[in-house]
Amino acid sequence: MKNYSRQREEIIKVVKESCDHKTAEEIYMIVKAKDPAVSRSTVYRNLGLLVENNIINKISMLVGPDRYDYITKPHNHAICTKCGKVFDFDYKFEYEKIKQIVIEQTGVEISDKGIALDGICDFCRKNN
Amino acid sequence: MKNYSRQREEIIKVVKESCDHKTAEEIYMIVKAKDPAVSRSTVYRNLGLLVENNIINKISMLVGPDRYDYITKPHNHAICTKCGKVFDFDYKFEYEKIKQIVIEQTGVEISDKGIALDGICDFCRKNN
DNA sequence: TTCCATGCAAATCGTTTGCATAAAC
DNA sequence: GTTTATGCAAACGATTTGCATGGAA
Repeated sequence: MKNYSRQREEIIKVVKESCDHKTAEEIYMIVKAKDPAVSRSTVYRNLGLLVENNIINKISMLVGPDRYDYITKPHNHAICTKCGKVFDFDYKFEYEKIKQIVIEQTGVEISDKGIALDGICDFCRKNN
Repeated sequence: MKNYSRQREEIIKVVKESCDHKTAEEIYMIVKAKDPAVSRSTVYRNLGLLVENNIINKISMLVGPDRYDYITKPHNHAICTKCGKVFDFDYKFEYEKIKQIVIEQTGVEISDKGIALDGICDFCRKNN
């Protein structure tokens, strides 16, 4: 991420200000509303860059497109596998202990981006 | 899943017997080796059905295609975001407590399929 | 003999890439 | 002036779908 660009600035702003967890397409539509000339590839390219630079997180979904999340502090996600909504929750996992156990058992050094759990949200449980 | 089919039987067998966590394409290739007439769509259709019926798990990846996992008992995954390998690990999360907290905070009723963590595996840490 | 599952090919979805132009430094 | 980012359109990988046929109950 060497050079500044107006488009990137706006993309960051959209992710930062959205309390839900938007898809690339949603972010594209919002940015496009302000600046009709932006292209989808600019959005995808910048989201990729921002993930690489640990400015935003990418959340991979069991169903549907990936979603993005501005990084403030590590937090956890509860993901509805019906509608795809992502909810934040607070819980103090025994992080250091888990990290230790995982690397011993698997060799994988886990990142501290929080933990994601899948389930069904309130709305989808009721309306289905 | 109403009617039996030879193809589905074989697909289940492949997922069941693979200790790693295969992609749909890998499963397709293995099944195809035994039965050259199977089509890719049959593999995808059956994997979908098997997930719906809680016979196998689908694992969504930060990068690359989804992977599948035969359900024996709940267990956790450590996923390498470089190479895409999925490793199993054992750790007794305080499951009931977490479930309670998540539903209170988010309304999401989480499934008991275990927890997935992202990180970088031993091999990728060394060779990169 | 009525469904359900299959194989095939085409369609779709989400994302990435090549290339010429435009903006940053 | 030299890079780096953009916009566009085409390519791409992974997955889904429509439809005619074959197999299961």
